[in-house]
Order: sequence, then structure tokens, then C-alpha cells
Amino acid sequence: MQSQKINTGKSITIYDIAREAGVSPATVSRVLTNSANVRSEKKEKIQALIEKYEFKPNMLARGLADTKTQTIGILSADIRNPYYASMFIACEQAAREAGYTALLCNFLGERETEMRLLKSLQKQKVDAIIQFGGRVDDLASEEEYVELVNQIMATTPIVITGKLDGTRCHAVRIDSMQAMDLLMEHLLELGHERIALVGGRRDVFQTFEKYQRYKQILKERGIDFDPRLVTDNGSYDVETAYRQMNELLDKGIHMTAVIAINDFSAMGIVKCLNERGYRIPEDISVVSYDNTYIAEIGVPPLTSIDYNYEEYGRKLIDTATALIDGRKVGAVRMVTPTLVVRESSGGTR
Amino acid sequence: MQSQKINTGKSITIYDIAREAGVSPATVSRVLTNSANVRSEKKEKIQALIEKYEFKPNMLARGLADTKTQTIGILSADIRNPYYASMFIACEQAAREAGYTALLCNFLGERETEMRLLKSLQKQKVDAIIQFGGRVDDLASEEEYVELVNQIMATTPIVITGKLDGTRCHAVRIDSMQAMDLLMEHLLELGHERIALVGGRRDVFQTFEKYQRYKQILKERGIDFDPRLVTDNGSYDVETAYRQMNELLDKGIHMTAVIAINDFSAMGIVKCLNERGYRIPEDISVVSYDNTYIAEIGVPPLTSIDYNYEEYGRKLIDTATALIDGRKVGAVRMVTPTLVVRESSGGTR
DNA sequence: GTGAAAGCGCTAACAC
DNA sequence: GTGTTAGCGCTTTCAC
Repeated sequence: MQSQKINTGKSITIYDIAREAGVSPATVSRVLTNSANVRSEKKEKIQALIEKYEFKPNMLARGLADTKTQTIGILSADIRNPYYASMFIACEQAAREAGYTALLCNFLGERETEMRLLKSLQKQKVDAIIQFGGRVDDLASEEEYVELVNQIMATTPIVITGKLDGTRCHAVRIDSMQAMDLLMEHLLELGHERIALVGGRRDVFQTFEKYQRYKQILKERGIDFDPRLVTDNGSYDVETAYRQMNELLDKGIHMTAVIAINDFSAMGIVKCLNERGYRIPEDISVVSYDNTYIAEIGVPPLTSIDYNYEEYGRKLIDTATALIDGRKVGAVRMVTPTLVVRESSGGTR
Repeated sequence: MQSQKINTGKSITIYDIAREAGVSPATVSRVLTNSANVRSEKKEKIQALIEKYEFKPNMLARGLADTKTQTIGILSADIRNPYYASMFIACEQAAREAGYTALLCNFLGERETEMRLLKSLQKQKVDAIIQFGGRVDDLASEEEYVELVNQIMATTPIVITGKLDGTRCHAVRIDSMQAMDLLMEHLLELGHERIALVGGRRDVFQTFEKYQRYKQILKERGIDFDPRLVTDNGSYDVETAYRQMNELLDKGIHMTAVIAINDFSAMGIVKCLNERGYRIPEDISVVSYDNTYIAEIGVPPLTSIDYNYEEYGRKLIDTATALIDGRKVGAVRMVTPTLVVRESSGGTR
């Protein structure tokens, strides 16, 4: 109802600022991008105007003029998975702080879509791409995908959370070894020696690493490795872990603790244990990876490895922006996991 | 290694197509946008070229030329909530099918951020905005927000999942009444009469509607409404529901079933019940809204109201694109909920 | 029906 | 240091 300044729809441009400041558009652009020295007197005037009108440069025009769009594309397997959701939120926050917008795409496990979206992000001229899940988690990188990634990297840097052999992708990874160390130390200290490893597939890079480390630790401690305690060719969902746990118990394999490959698997294991009348942790301890809210709301609440999502997101975005700006960054950066102890793990006996 | 056509980085433009087809760029644009008649002979030639080069028009340029960016902005409260995640995935899919890209932003419950992001989506020239969660769920719409929305709607249509009094926002909503009907019918048929309603706040539109409907149904059935069975000023998380359920039981209020405002609340209730030695559903039945995977993985699996996310997403996107294209659509469209019966509900006695 | 040309808002040579 | 100018790729009058 009040006679506020009517927004005519036309938004303010660099030309408007230039005219009012009595300089050329180029000069305004210069202070905007900090790309050259501008006499501080003019600079201040321009900055004042920018503030005054809350001027924000048009990203479309900027993108067209073939510089940057200030957008980072994020390719995720499935955001409904709280693990990825947490990753995305962390990235979105960090991106925002760095002056970028995060653009999310989900390929939902469809390999065709995964490639299509990767290309489409490039077409959209995102300044960099971050991928979590999918082919970048494979132990053995798929050739066709590697080729595509290399092609795209000619114009757009790609950062991943796994690895992709044959590419120069930068990666930010959880230290899976250390994560396993934390879990094993915890369990060993509690007196466990018969420790099962349930869920996941070993053709997934991080799962493979965990498995290797698991064996190594046992060896170091002089505990025999019993292959029957370890599953493979599973998955990362509730049902599969439920089934696998049942199979282990059906075979009469004795154990006092089980490490679930993620929180979902842990839920399946817990369900199985409940049904069979085992008490957690009195009879069997259950621990897991990811520390999503699933771990918190579980009954009992789960001891789980936290991936420190905030730090993860920050490192991912920092790596991406470094690549964009031509700053130097390590090709592989690590995120340090933490152990969160809850009620699902306890001493033996 | 092979001498494939090298991608010089420069991607193909309508000029390239035009040259090869022996027409002007304008004509190519015409067939691209279907904005004018083009002699079918040329048209076919052009389309063939487009296919041949897999040509996709540059959205940045298109956006700059002040038409559409083919982008729909999605403003969500927090994608880590599986309810919103499911909504987003559904929207993303539907958007893709309609030739749009979905751009997700989360304001994480921060009211400042909510407004900032809304503005920023407009600046990014998204063709439409869809919001779920936050102020569009308020029973009493906030004036400041209404004003902002009206301002933005001058250039960008907004579709919401709740309501916003004083705006012409289109809305796609769950039929909360019907959802409550389904739950109550189910419970009443099982013989329940002492039914608690736990979680949520009645200043949230949909929660208010459910509460009203709950009372009405009891009245219709000639069952006395006991206000002590109903909580308010709660939340939508596990802890709050856990606390509220404990309070109810501490007061010695008798009930045979409880309706949780969402799956998270249900988990809190289940936890409380477990700790106090109640069996579900033998002693008390628990049902909930949302039917996220939480309901599936719960112990026991929860009877829950499914919101039919795919349909929801489709209607949301369809409404948005209709608004963009100037097609006519209802100002309020409803999504029909379904009841999914699992093990957490059973007969009395 | 179709081409020429202007313009969307910005950046990046290139002069001065 | 700073202005001029030429694009970036597309749509859209406006003539013809």
C-alpha cells in the first residue's frame, strides 16, 4: 500500500552503477572482479553504489562472457541417503561462504543417468564438479567413465570422494584405515576378539580398504582371521544386512561383536539380533560407520564413526575453488574420522 | 588414442547449425523454440543437424536474452529430513522430464536465510520457485514474508506445499483431512477408542488441520474427546516426542493407540514405550505420517501414511511449468495419501 | 517464411 | 589507471 520504490522488473546493471559513479562499465567490472587496480577514490564510490542498490552482478551474463558462473555442480547418488544429504548440506554451506551456489543432481544409481548428468553439468558451465557415490567409489575404475571424466576435465575440474584411476581428479577422502582403527581399538579394548564384518561389497574402494585394515589389525594383535566372520557381495541397505546376519547366525558362527558397513546395515543387524533374542550390547555389540541420525535414533543408539561432515564439505569446496582459481592443493586430502560411543557397544561377558 | 574428433572446448552454436543448413541463425532459433513457422524442408534439415551434433542451446545465453533459463528453484527447510529429500527427488525427476533443472537451496530453519535464498533464487532468474517447509507451513502467515513473496511473484511464480495468506501463490497439498481419516478409520476398526495424538505444533497449518479432523471424527463416532490425549507445542523430532510420550504416561493417562505426527516422532514414542516395557502393538499401537524409510526400518516397522511422493513431485512441477507457460491450473491441488499398514498397529485386547 | 541486426549484462583485450 | 570496444550465444523485432 505504501509508495515504495517500484521494482520495474528491470534490475540494476553495471551500466547504471557506472553512470552514477561517472566511470566506465569496465571500471565497475574491475572493482567487482578485483581484476585490476582502480583509484581508491573511484573504487570507494563504486562500492558505495553497489551497497546502496544491493547490486549483484548477473551470473548469466558473467557466464556468457565466458568467465565463471560461480556455480559448483554436485553429482550425488541419492540424496535420500542421509549420508549424502549430510555431505550435500555441508557442501552447500561451504559453497555459500565461498560465494558459490551448489547445484545438486542425483543419478539414483542409474549408470546411464550418471554419465548424462555429468555432461549436462558441464554444459551448464558449472565452474567445478563434485561427485559422491557411483563410479568414483569403484575399486576398479570403469574405462568408459574414466574417458568421459578426462574429457570433461579439459574444461571443468572434478573433485571426488573416492578414486578414479587414470584421471587427474582431485579427491577428498575419509581415512578409512583410521576409521577401522578406531572401531577395532574400541572393540578390542572391550575384550572382543570374535568380530564380524557385515555389509558392503569389496569392489567398493572404501569397503575394500576397511576389509584389508581389519585383517591387518587382527594380525598385529595376534588374533586369527576367520573368513567366515566376514561377508561380501552385500549391499548398504537394511534388508541385505538383515539377511546376511541371519545367515551368519544360522551357520552357528560365534561372535561377540559386529561391525556394520554403515548405519543402515546396522539397523538390519539389530533387527535380526532382536528377533533372535540377543541383547545388545550384553550378548553382542554392534558398531557402524557414518553416524547419520539413524545411529542416534536406533534402539539402542549406535556406536558409530563420524565423518565430520562439516570439515568434509569445507575441504571438498576448498579443493574445488582452488582448482577453479588455479591455487595449488593436494591431489588427495584426508578427513579425519571420530568415534562416537553410544549404547550399542559394551564389554564382553 | 584414436583420432576421434577433437573437442576444442568451443561447443557448437546455432551459428554452426545455421551455416551448415544454409539458413540464418534466426531460423534455427525458430525451430528450437517453435516460435514461428519454418518451411518443413528447412525445418527437417535443421533438426537433423541438431540431432547429428547433439546440439543443446546454451541456457546462459538464452537466459540472458531474457527468456527462460529452464531452471526451477527449490527452497527446502532441510534436505536431511527424508521427507523433504523424497519430495526433492520427486521434483527433480519430474523437472527433468519437463526439460527443467531443479536448483536446491536449504535454509535450515533460519528465517533470515529463508528470505535471503528466496531473493537469491529470483536473482538467478529461475523460471519458478517451489518452497517446502518454513514459513509456508505457518497457520498464520507472517506479514513480512508475505510481502516479500508478493514482490517476487511479480517476476517469478511461486508454488508452495502449505499456504500463504495474502498471496496468490499456487499450492499443492496433501489432503491432511483424508490422511487423518485413513489413520482413524484404521484404528477405530481395530477397536481403539483411547487414541493419543503426539508431536507437532498446532501453529503449523497441516498439523492444525489434523488436530481439527481428529476431534471431528471422534465426535462423529460419539467418542468423548479427551484433551489430555493430545499434545501441542511440540516438534517434529525424536527427542521431543520421546519426552512428550513419557509425560503422558507419567500422568497415568490411559490409551491403546497413538498417532505420531511424523516418523521421527513415532521413533521417539516407540523408544519410550520400549523402555517402559510396553509391547507394540499388543499393548499400544503406534501409527504415523510420512512413510519415509524410517517407518520401514523401525522396530517394529511402522504403519504410516504415504504421501505418494512421485505424484506430489509431478503435480508440483506441473503447476510450476503451467505458471511459467501461462497455462491454467488450479490454485490449490491435492495429493491423495495412502495408508501403509505394517506391524506397529494391531487390535485392542 | 526468413534474414539482418539489436540487445540481454558482463568481461577482457586493446588502446591511451 | 581507465575508457572503448568486441564479443559470449541466443531471442526477437522489424523489414522484406
